[in-house]
Amino acid sequence: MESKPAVNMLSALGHEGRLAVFRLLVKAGPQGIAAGEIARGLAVPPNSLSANLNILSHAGLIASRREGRSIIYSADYGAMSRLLAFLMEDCCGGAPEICTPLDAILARAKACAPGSAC
Amino acid sequence: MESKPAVNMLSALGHEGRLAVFRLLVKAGPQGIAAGEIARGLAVPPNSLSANLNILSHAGLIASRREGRSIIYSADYGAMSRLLAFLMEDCCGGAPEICTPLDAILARAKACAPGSAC
DNA sequence: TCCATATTTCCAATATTATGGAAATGAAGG
DNA sequence: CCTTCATTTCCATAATATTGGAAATATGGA
Repeated sequence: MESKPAVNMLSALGHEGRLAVFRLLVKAGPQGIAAGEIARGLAVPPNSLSANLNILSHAGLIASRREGRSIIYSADYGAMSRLLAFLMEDCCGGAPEICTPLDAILARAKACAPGSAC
Repeated sequence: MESKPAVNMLSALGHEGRLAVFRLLVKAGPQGIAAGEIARGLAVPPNSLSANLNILSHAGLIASRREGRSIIYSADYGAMSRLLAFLMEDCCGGAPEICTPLDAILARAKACAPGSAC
C-alpha cells in the first residue's frame, strides 16, 4: 500500500468515536449494521455519526449499501488487512526479532474466533 | 490495550510527516536516529520535526535518549506490537476468515528480514 | 568563558476538524 | 398524495492542529 491511503485510514481511526464505530462494524461481520442502530448503540447524534461514517468511508475502511429505508454499513476487511500489512512491512524490514511477537499476537487473535472464550 | 492509547497512536500516525518519521525510525532499528539526521533525511524544518517527535513520543510510539549534543529517537516496537494486537483482536472477533489473510501477511513480513530481497 | 552545534520552546497566523441544530432528501406504506 | 421514518446535508460556531520564524536551552570543545 502507498503511504497516503494509509495516512487517511490511520487518521480516520485516530478518533475515539470513529474507532468505536469501526470496531463495532468489525465485530458485526460482513452483514453490517444500519446507521440508526449504530447511533443508538453508541449514543451519538445521527448527524455526527453520518459525518464520521463518511470519513471512514472515504478512507476506504467501510462500505455501505441501502436496504429499504436504512443504510447498512460494514467494515472492509480487505482494507484493514492492507493497512496491517503496510504497518508490518516496515516493522519487519528493520530487525527480524520484531516480527516474532506478531506470531503470538496472530495466534491469540486466531484463537478468538466467535464462540470461543477469548 | 485500551481504546484511548490506541486512538492516540493512530492519530499520531495519521499524519504524513509523522508516519514518515515513524517508518524511518522503525527501519533504523533499536539504535535509532538523531533528530537532526531525521530532519535532514526528510527535509523538514527542525522545529516542526520536534513538534511531531513530541506527539509520537506522547503517544508512546517512540523513545528518546540524549547522546552528547544529539537526541536519539527510536521506535518502540512493543507499543507497535500492542497497537497491531489491538487492531487484530477486533478483526478476528467478528469472523474467523478475516484472520487468515494475516497469516500470509505475517509470513511475507517475516520473509522481509534485512538482507533479503523483500 | 566564549563559541558553535543540536534541539527545543515560544508565539502567532492559518488551516483543519469537530459538533450539533435545523432543514432537506429518499424510501415505504396507507 | 401525505405521513412517517431513516439518514444526510447545510450551516455556523468552537476547538484543535499545523506551520514557521525567532529566541531559548543544553552540550561539548577551544
